[in-house]
Amino acid sequence: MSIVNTIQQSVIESLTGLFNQPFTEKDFQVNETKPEFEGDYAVVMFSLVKSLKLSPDAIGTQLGEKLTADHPELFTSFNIIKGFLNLTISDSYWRGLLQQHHLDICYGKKALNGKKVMVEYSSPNTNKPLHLGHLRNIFLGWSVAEIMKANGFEVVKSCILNDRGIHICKSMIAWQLFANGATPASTHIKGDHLVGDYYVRFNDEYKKQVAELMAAGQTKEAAEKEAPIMKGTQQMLLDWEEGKPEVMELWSTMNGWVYEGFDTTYKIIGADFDKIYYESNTYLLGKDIVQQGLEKGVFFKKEDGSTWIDLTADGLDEKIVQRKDGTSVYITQDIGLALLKYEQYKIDQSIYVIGNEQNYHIKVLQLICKKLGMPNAENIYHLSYGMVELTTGKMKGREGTVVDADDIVEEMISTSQKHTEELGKVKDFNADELKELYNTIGLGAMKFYLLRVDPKKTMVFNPAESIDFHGFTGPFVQYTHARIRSILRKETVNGESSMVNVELDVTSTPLLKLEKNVIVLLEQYPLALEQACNEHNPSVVANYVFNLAKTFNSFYSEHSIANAESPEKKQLRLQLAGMTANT
RNA sequence: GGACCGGUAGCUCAGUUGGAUAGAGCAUCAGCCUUCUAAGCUGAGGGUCAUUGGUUCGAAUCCAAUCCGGUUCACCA
Repeated sequence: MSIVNTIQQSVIESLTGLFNQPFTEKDFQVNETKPEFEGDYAVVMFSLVKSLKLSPDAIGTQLGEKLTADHPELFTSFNIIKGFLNLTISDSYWRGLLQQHHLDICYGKKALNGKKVMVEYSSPNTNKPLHLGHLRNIFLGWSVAEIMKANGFEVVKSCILNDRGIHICKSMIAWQLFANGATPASTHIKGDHLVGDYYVRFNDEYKKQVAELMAAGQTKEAAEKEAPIMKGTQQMLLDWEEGKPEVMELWSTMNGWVYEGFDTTYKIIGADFDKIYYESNTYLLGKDIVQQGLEKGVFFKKEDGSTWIDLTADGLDEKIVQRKDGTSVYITQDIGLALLKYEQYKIDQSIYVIGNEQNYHIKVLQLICKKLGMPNAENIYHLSYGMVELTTGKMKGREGTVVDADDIVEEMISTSQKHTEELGKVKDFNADELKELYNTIGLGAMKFYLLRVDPKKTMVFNPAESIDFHGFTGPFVQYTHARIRSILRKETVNGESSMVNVELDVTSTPLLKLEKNVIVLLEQYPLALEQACNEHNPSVVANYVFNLAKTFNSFYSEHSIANAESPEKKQLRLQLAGMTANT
């Protein structure tokens, strides 16, 4: 039972004893006492005033006296300020709680609840490398998946690769025309970047050809249609759809390069997937569904033969689900994939991590699924997130203002290395440990930076600021839930408990203050996880982590300066900083 | 124009089911290094919580209206 629950129960007991009527935890509120007042937790009296017909202070005095009398092991004193009953918790109770958390192997984790969730995230195109926006997507998706896991869900992390279509053909044709057979191996360029370079090359060439045709007297519209490279691209798409061998071979070769590049990036940033869907396999899905929908009367055909759904009754528009030539559109594929996911995994909830520019699209998707009577329609959840903008404005591919994911990752890691080396406190680390340390700090800072903002909000990325490691937070951002547990678990690993060391060492007030702050934060941790799980919002956990880091940091910087450091304390400090002590 | 989302310190953002004098980091200013964490600490300044009205013991938080900003409303994906 958490400390707040314990206090609630005691208050209910005491109130019942005092006033001879039943109470529930909803009749009053227990908050943390603000630091400027004396006490640890505050019971808010106002809500009791009406039913008891007494002044807040009168209730507070009676309640405070009864609580301290009935539970001397829990409450040592109380005071009343403006209707708030502040209670001071005994030191021994704090220590007991810390010990209890410390001994709980499953701290912060819930038992399996038998429910299965799929989280689809990242979902890139295979014609260019990942950028900063993908990183926000990936960190959100991955974190939500891990938070769901900690809350007892079985989680399938999935990804749909948009590996076909006209945009893929663009980089293919540019490669054919200009690459002279260049490969990642021959150029030492990461595969996704190499392919991305030819996508850029396509656009340059296309622009050039359009300009030439316009100079020759064509209208802009005609020039855009007639440009040879565009015609070639369209032909290539047709060839691909027919399965022409040399096109298929080029396609799979180039996609292979991209996948290799993506995998490298995913590995560095710690993203992983349980199931990969390929659009080239799924884009034909949904055709049967269109037929069924027509029979059910959910869809209707227009004179030209295209198939539509009328959503005006739901406040939306008419939406096409199949072209007049019988090919399926984006939304049709998505309906098919939604059903496929359900049939393959029997998932209870399907989470889509997709940017907020697709809010309308997902709304339509869900509505169509519902109208078709699909079993999973209600359980589609769109984890919508805002764009990442730069201080100079929006990221625009054509203007070259896109922040490349690999670049920023590398920059964060090398900055963390630079800072750490300047401080020269890693003499005992071997090469592998150093590498891990720099990665942890650099990536931790970046993850925190991108996750601390409410997902649905547009956020601004300031390179200087993120590299500043957000003040002191950098070294501590690795306090993800898993990390906190492993820190608390050091006992079983090393045979000696860091937290027990603290406890045995406690003689001074600052240490006790640290303990209280840590316990309060640890107490909030499962709640933060649960809230983050319910709202699919990892920023809750990120902010929790931030507070915990701050607590640790302010304490250890203060005391490492003021006091000589014992070997035990050094060990503990290093553990808390997430570093491996080599002593 | 319709739909959805946002507006909190100079900047970037927090702010639990409505609770005490609205917080943090960065930036600014004033202090703190005879080096075992200055990636830091102590302190200060900085706010009409977009505006107005409502709900009540009590509103940044809930409701309504208005203003400003963003996204979206394709036989693109």
